[in-house]
Amino acid sequence: MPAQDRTGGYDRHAYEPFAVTVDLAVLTVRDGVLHVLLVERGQEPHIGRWALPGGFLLPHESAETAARRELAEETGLADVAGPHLEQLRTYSDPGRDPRMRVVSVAFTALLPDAPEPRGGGDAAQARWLPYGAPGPLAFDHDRILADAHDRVGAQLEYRSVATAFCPPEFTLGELQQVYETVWDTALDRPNFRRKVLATHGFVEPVPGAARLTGGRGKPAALYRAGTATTLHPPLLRPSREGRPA
Amino acid sequence: MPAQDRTGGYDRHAYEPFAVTVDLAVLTVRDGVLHVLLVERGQEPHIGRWALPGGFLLPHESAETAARRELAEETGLADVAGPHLEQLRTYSDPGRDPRMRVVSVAFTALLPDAPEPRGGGDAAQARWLPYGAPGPLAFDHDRILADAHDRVGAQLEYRSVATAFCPPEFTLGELQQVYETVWDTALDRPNFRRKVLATHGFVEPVPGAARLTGGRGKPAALYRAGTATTLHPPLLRPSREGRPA
DNA sequence: CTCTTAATAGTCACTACGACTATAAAGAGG
DNA sequence: CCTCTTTATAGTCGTAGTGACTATTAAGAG
Repeated sequence: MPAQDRTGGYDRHAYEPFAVTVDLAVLTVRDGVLHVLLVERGQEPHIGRWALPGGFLLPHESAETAARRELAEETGLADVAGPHLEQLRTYSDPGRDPRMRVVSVAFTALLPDAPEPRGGGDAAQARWLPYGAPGPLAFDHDRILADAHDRVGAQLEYRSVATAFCPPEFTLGELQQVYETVWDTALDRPNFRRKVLATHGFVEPVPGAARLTGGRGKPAALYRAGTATTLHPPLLRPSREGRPA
Repeated sequence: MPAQDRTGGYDRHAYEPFAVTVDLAVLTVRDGVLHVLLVERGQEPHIGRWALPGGFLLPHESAETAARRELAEETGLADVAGPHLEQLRTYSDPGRDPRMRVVSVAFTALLPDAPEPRGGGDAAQARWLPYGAPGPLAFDHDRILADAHDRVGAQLEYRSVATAFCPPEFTLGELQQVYETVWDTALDRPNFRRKVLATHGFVEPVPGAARLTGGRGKPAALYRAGTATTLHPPLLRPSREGRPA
C-alpha cells in the first residue's frame, strides 16, 4: 500500500501501518469479590503470565464488533443479547508489545455472576480470577485493568451500570453488594435503599415476587433494571472529604 | 510484514495492518460562544468541507504524542506547557473513510480564549468556527465533535476542567460563562459563586487583584485554578427533572 | 448626579443525606 | 415451640447543599 500525502483534515503525513487489537476487561461480582476474565499466555513474551482476553481486528470489523466477537469466543455465552460493553480507551505506547507496533482499543464488559467460561474452540482457556490476585499481568494489562476498575467505579455514581452486574431480577441487597465490591466500601443499607428507590428509573419492582437470599433472613423484594441510564440524583461514593485531588 | 498466529492473550488471529490517525476536537469559548478549531479540506473526498485537525501517527509515536504534535503544528502555540488534552474515544467503523481502512483515536483539547491559529507551515490553515455553524463536517467528524461536546459538558459537573478554558487568572464571571456556554443554560450568579467557592480546591483567590470586566460594573476579584481535579461536591447541571433517560 | 451594569452578600424554604433506631419476617438450634 | 440470629424494610433527626430570591456595593456612561 503506497504512502499517501493528503491535505486538509487528518491526512497530512505519509502513514505507517499498525496492528490493531482489542483488549477486554471483563468484570463480574462473585460472592462479594470482583472477578476478572483472564487467559494464560502460552507463548513468549510473558509466557505463563495472565493476560486480558482480546485479539486482532478482522479486516471489515469495527473495534466494537471485534470486542463482541472476542467476548463470545472467550466465554461462549455472550452471544445472547450481549452484555454491557463499553469502550474504555486506546493504548498506543510504542513498546507496549516488544515484538511490534500494536495499537489496542480496550473495552470494559460487565457480566452477571460468573458463568464459568467454556473456551469457544480456542487453545487458551479463559478463567475468572479475583481482581488483583494473579500477580502482574502481561504487557500493559495491569494498567488497562486498573483504568477499567477506575472507570466502572466512577460510573456507578452517575450511571445505572450496576444492574449490568446483576441477573435480570435482583434484590436491593445484591445491587448494594455490587457497589460495595467495586468501591471496596461498606454502605449503610437503609440509606442505600432510600437513594436507589428515590432515583427515578434506576430500578422497578417486580410485583409480588420475593427471593430468599440463601435461606436466612426476611425474603427480599425483587427488582428489574429501570429505563434510566443516568442517575438523578447521582449515588455518590461516601466520604471523599479530606481527599482534595 | 507476515501475518502471525499467536495464542494466549490478544494474539490469536492473523492480523491486518491499519492506518492509525488522531483527530482533535479543540474547543474554546470566545465571547460566550463555543468555538471549534477546524481545517478546510483541499482534496477529495469531502473537498471544501470542514474537518477536525489531525493526522497519522508517526512510527514511534503514541497517540497522545501525535495529538500534541498535531495540535502544535495546527495552532502554532500549543508547545508551551501544553493545553488540557484528553483521549475521547477511538472510531474504527469500516467505511468511515471511503478510501481505506483508518482507525482514528480522537482527543479533546480545551484552550483559553481563541488565539487565532497561525498555520505551522502546512497548506491547510486552521480556523476557529462557532460550534455547529459550518454545516456537516467531513467523514464522521460531526459525531466525534458531538461526542466531545457531550463529554466536556459532563466533565464540567465533576471535574475542574472549566479552568482549562480560562486564562491563568480569571474572574468567577468568566468561569460561569464557560459553564453557560458549554451547557447552553443560564445560571444564577450568586448561587454559582457560592458553589464554586464551597468546592475545595477548585479555585484560589489572587490576593488583592481585580479586573475590570470590560469597563462596566463593579470590578471582579481574580482567581487561579486550584489543585483539585475532581469537584466535591459536584457542580451539577440544573433541572434534569422530567428527563428520565 | 443619576442610571446602568456587574459583583458580591445574604435569606429562606426545601431536598438530600449520613447516622441512627425500630420493626418485620424468615431459618437455626435447642 | 421458643428464642436467637439474620436480613429486609420503615422511620427519625440534624445537617449540608441548593434553587429562587432580595439587597448592597462599586465601577463607567450620560
